[in-house]
Amino acid sequence: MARIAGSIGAETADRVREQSLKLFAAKGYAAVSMREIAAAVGVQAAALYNHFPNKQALLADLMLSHMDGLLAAWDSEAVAGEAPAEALQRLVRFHIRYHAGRSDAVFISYMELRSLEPENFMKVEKLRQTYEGVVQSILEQGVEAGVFRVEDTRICAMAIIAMLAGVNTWYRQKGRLNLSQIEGIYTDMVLRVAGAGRREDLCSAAE
Amino acid sequence: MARIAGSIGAETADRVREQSLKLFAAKGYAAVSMREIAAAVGVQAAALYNHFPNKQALLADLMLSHMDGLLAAWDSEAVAGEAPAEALQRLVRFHIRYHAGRSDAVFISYMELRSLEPENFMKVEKLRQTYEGVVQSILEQGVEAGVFRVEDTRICAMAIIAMLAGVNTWYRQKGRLNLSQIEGIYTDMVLRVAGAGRREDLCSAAE
DNA sequence: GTCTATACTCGGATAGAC
DNA sequence: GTCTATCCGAGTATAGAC
Repeated sequence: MARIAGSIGAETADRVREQSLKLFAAKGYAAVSMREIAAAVGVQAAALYNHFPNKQALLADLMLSHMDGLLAAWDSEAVAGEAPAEALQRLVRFHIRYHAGRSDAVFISYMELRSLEPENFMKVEKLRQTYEGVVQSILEQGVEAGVFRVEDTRICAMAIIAMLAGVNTWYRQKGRLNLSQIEGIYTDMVLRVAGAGRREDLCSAAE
Repeated sequence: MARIAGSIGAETADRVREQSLKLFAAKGYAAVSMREIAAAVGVQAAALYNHFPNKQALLADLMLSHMDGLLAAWDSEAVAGEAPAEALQRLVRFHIRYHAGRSDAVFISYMELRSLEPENFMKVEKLRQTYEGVVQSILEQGVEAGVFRVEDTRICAMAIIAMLAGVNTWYRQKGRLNLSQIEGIYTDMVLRVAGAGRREDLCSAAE
């Protein structure tokens, strides 16, 4: 049970990821100093450089591993050949559920793109567009199948992702609504944006 | 036509607002230095302090005057007693049109809340909630009148604002779509989220 | 791997001349 | 109102001991 000093519990690199994720999400990348991250981890600032070459690489690591994880998780969640309405619903529920325990990473990936240097930006942007493409392609399939009515699938995909990302600006675990309620509300809203859903869900009020 | 040196064209204070708005929107408040703003304006950094007591006050000024302007503009745009569906449509068109020439300010007001010190945050947050309340109250009126179907007006209001704010992340003047096209697409999407609209708009695909 | 110490740069902000 | 010069703290990052 004896441990080498400095390696108690999680590996330091992981604790650095964990703490910097929190801090970047709360204050923004540029507003967080390496000293601050180090203090949160419980080491000196210089020790961070044993694990990451610099601050920028730390941000890039966080964003890339988040996007990788998101896409990998969706890959194993997606059901090939599923009807578009179900696929969209599955995606929204997946997205909200997946990001529930990762709100900081989602927030950063959405907000800190501009803090990335060109090289890292391109890498992350490619993954981000892949995810956007997942949404867009579901919308396209729905339009082709005649079950969605979407004027512009690309814009609609971005609007949906923006809507979902916005949850982070107000969601708190002890808030008025629990996660499954939020999940339900957003599923409905997204289906509406896509012009799908049972008639009575969408139109009874207007009749 | 002779002018005192340093007062050519717009007042310096306004030029400072203008340039810092651009820079804050592009790079984030924390990532922009006073020297950078000064260089963009064409003065020395120290000169900025003739117009604003410090960097934080500059940000607060930008955000407060934006929110004030937004609310004032909506006040003179809103039509008392208008039907909820028309009011919501008017709001979306107003919002998109208003923010078209002010995308930087909208972006900052949405993204830099966390950069405000507590005192300034409260002031801005109050105005922000007022605007959120405008959307929410239109939704509530629509629900009461039976023309909207919204599960949770507060969340729906936030989702709508997030959707509209998201436009800034991709809208470019020379992009694929012009502003009136975007306006139309978003008006439709927002009406759908609110569960409103003519039946054929919402439901023909599902019939 | 982590520490202390430090190099070096850049940040916000101020003083005082013009 | 703007300038030059400067203060001082904080930033990232490195060197070298342990």
